[in-house]
Amino acid sequence: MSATQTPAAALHPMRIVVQRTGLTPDLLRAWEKRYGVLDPTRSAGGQRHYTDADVEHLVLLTRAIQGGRQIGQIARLPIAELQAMVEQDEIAARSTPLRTSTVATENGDSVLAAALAAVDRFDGPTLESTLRGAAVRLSIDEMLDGVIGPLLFTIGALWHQGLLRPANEHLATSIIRRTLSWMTDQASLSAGAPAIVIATPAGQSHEMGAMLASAAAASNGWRVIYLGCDLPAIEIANAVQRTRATTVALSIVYPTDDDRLAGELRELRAALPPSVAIVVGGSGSDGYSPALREIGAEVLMSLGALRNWLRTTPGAR
Amino acid sequence: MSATQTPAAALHPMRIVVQRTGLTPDLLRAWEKRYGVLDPTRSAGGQRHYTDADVEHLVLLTRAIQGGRQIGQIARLPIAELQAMVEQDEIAARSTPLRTSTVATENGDSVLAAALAAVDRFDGPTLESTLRGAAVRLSIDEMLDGVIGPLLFTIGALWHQGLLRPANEHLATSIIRRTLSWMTDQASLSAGAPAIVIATPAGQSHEMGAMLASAAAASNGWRVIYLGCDLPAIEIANAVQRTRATTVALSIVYPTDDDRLAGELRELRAALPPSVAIVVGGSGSDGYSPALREIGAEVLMSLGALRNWLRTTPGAR
DNA sequence: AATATCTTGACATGATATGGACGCAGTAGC
DNA sequence: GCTACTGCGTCCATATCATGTCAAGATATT
Repeated sequence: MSATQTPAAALHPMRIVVQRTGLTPDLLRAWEKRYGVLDPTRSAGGQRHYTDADVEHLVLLTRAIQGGRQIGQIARLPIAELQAMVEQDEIAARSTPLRTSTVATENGDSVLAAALAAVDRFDGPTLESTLRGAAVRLSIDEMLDGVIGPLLFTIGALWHQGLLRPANEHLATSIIRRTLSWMTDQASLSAGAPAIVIATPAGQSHEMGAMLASAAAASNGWRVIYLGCDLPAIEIANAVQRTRATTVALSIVYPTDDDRLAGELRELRAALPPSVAIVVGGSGSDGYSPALREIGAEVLMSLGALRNWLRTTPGAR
Repeated sequence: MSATQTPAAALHPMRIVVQRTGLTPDLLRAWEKRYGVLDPTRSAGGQRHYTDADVEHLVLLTRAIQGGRQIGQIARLPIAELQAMVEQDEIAARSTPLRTSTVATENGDSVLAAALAAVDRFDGPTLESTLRGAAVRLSIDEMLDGVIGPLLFTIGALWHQGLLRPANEHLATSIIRRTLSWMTDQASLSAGAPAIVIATPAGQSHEMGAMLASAAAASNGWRVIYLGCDLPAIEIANAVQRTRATTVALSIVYPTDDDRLAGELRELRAALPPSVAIVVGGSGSDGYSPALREIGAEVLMSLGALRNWLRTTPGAR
């Protein structure tokens, strides 16, 4: 958007990009070589240096692919078009449940279509039973990636375009929230499970990302302490101390330019033992890169990236 | 959908077309080969790439076929003609709700027997496919009067007599619910369709009657906003306002002597514009005659009565 | 020295393509 | 009423494609 004032925009080596996007190094290189995706600057020795914009671009590409596109077809699209296309796709793909024939394909798509239809109809009970039924049949990961995530995306997109009334959106949100917290509860935890505190920092009131993260963390064997949204740093630190959590996960979506947030982040870092890791995700995290770097937070731009992190981090402090 | 024709040229691979049209890859190829339907560009390797327009074209074709056309006859029609034809067909189809074509070989009775057997065997998939298959062959009205209604009645009776386990009843109910909501969806609606809000008032948790009513209303060309069961008057009024519905339909079954219900009814009446009609059905409505009279509700004690009312009431306020 | 990353080439897998056969429903002819 | 024909959706076997992943050896970074 605006020209970044930092003359030397932060450059990231491969490992950071991998961590944030959840893609593999091999894949990144294959895309670059075969389809010309990105052309990162190189160090003197030939190692790739990516920008934040590159990371965003990659996240966008993965969303497009998730929607059924082929990398070969979208690799060279300009960002703006890609962005528009992804949004279009996420609406079009779902708002076409007119089809008849399919009887009962038990994959996530049918659930998704049924759920969206229920949202559209204002049909809370059906939405809830649809989601719960699916949650029993599908794994948590399938559920998050194939149903809840796309559902939230689509609802958000429809709402943005005025194709969905606020009331529909509220109905859906409250039911999805209940379902997610139920799913999180379902994941039983082993005795020595590491604990993670999940919340949304003060000023941030979108809690869906945090709830998705909670379910993902629970399904990966973590003990989740979910604090909800709009939490002051002090409260978060407090919860960490009481629960002896080894990690704090924050979701940042909107607003993307809250001056207080950087302060909150620093305060949180100061109040926590150094051994406690901070991971941050959400589409709004870009806006706070300096502060995030300063406090040593891991930035994870997708659920897949979060899962990787959760799996590769024992969490023992 | 929207006519936003983004110049973005990204093309769709087969799988997206399949997803959005509900056709099979084989069918798509067969149409192309036999009738020259579409001539998608190919990738270097020979794979088909479809445009957005192609997808729309296919959707049109499927609608035409749904309306009884043969693919061989319509394959080469220009889009404009196809569009006009489909609209004509769909109008004609809607104005002829009376069954003519379908042979009565498949009467409701055999379906009913098969469905009951499936319930007894605890065979959910069979029950579902039986009902869906029947729903395709039979008119909605035949389906409601000849299959779903009797099925519910019989299940209720068996359950009352202890001849059916609660689990069977639950299984059947959930599948019937799905089928009904699916049937309601199937009924496509014209632009100026009057809207009807259907729900069960607070305290009433039996929603089957309301779902039956929904399907009936949808098949009679109404736009149905189905709110589910146990809804406070405020919520119902709210939905009416948001959706600009002209009518509210309530189903009252059990309990038959809830003191709060009369209050709810009065509250609903007060919260609605006088132009919004209230119709009430269900075996439990007897118990609340005074309140119903007071609020000027139409009491309709059968699906047939509801249908008549829906047909004779233009719903224009 | 220990990792991390690079390049190249190969490999595995699921999605598609193709031509042809099959089967069912409706229709025409006997 | 029976049979053959026609239209059309579906299925199969096999080949090719698109793309993610892996292996090996070389170089860079810390």
